[in-house]
Amino acid sequence: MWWGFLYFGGASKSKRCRGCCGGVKVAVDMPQLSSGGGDDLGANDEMISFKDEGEQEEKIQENAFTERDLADLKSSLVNESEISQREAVRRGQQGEHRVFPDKHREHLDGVSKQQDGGMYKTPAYPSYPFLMLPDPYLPNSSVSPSSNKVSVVQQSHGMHPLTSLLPYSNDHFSPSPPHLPTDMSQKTGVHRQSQDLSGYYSLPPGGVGQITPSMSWFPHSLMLGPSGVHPTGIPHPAIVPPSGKQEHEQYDRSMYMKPQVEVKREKEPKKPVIKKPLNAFMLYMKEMRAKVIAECTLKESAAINQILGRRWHALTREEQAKYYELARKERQLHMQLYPTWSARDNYEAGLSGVAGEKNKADWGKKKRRKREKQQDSNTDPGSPKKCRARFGLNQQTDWCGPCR
DNA sequence: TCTCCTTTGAAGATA
DNA sequence: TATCTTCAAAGGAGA
Repeated sequence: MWWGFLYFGGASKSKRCRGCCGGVKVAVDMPQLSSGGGDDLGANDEMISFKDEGEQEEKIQENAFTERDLADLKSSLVNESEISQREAVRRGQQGEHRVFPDKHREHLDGVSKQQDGGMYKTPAYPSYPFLMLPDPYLPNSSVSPSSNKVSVVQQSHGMHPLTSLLPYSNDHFSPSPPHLPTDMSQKTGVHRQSQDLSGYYSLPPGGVGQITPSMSWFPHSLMLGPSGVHPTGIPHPAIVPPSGKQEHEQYDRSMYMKPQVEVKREKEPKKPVIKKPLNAFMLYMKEMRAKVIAECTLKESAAINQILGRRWHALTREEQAKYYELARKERQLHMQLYPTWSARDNYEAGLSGVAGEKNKADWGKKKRRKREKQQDSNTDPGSPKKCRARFGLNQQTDWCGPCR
C-alpha cells in the first residue's frame, strides 16, 4: 500500500465553522492517533460542516470514519526527513547564499535515494508533473501559454490530469527547450522520479549548492538571475513579480520585458517573489476547477471553491492521499530548490527595496483592515462568533444562535 | 486598478 | 503549547 508511506504534512491547526459561521475560523484539534481516538473534534467538525449540505450529507456520513482515519493518518505520519531538512536548512541559514554543509547535501541525497528506492519505487502518481516529461514537449501537444484550465481539460489526451497542476510546470517553458536533455524531449510521459524533481524549478543563487546531484539534469534552470529569471530568459514559474497575482500566461520570455508604459516602474528594482508550494487541496482545486466550471457553468471562483471544498471532503482517503502525496513532493522540491525561502517571506512580499515602502504600507493597511473587520464581527451581536473555539463542542448551549 | 470572496492546508506569528 | 493569521489559486463582482 503505497500510501502507507505518506506524509500528510502535519496536523491542521484550525478549521472553519463552515456550516454556521460563514467561514469564520474555529480552532479544531486534529485528532491524533495517540489520543486513542478519543478526540473527535476534527471529525465532528467535518460532520457539522456538511450538515446542511443536502445530497452530500449521506456520503459525508459514510465517509466520516475514513475522513477521520485520514486525519489521523495525516497528523501522525510525520515525515521526519522533511522536517529535519527544513531544520537543517534553517540552522544553516546564518550564512545565506553559502555552500551548504556536505552533511545537508548528503541528507538530501538520502532523501532522493529514499525516494528512488523507497516510496517512489512504485510511484503512486507516476505522472506527477515534476517527474515526467510534459506533453508540451511532444509534437502533438501544445505548450499552452494559457492557464491550467486548458491543460486540465487536456487530461483526456493521455496525460494525467495532475500533470497540469503545478504552477511550476511546463506552462512556462517553451517547447523542447534546447537545453533539455534529448531523452526528455522524446520519452512520452516517462517520469524520472525524484531525480528530475528540479525540472521546473530554478534555484536562487544561494541554493545551487544544495541541489542534489541527481537533480542536475537540468542545470540551466539552476542558475537564476537577480530577478529570478533564468539567464536564458525562461522565467521561473514559482517566482513572480512582487505585486499582482501570478499570471501563468505571462510567463514567457518577455515576462520582465515591460512595455514602455511601465518604464517608470522598471526603475524600481523588484524583488521576485517565490510562491508557496501548493497544498493538497490547492492541487485538487487546480485539477477539478475546470470540471466544476463545465458542470455547473459557474464562473465565480468563490462559488466554485465552495463546491470544490465539499467535493474534497467527499473524496475517499485514497483519493485525497494522492493529493497529499503530490503536495508533499512539491513541498520537498520547493524546499530543495529554495532552501532559504520561508513562508514568512511572502507575508510581506516585495517589501524590501525602494518599491517596498508602498507595499509595506499597503500590507499594514490590509492587516489593520482585517483586524478591524474581525473586531466588528465580534462586537456585532448578530454576527457569527467563534463560539466553538470559545466554548468548545461540549458547551454548545453557550454558543450564539448562528453558531448553534 | 485593487480588493474581496471562498475553499483547505501549511507554516509562521502570537498569546 | 495552543491559537490565530497569512498565503497559496482562481476569476467574477464591486468599490
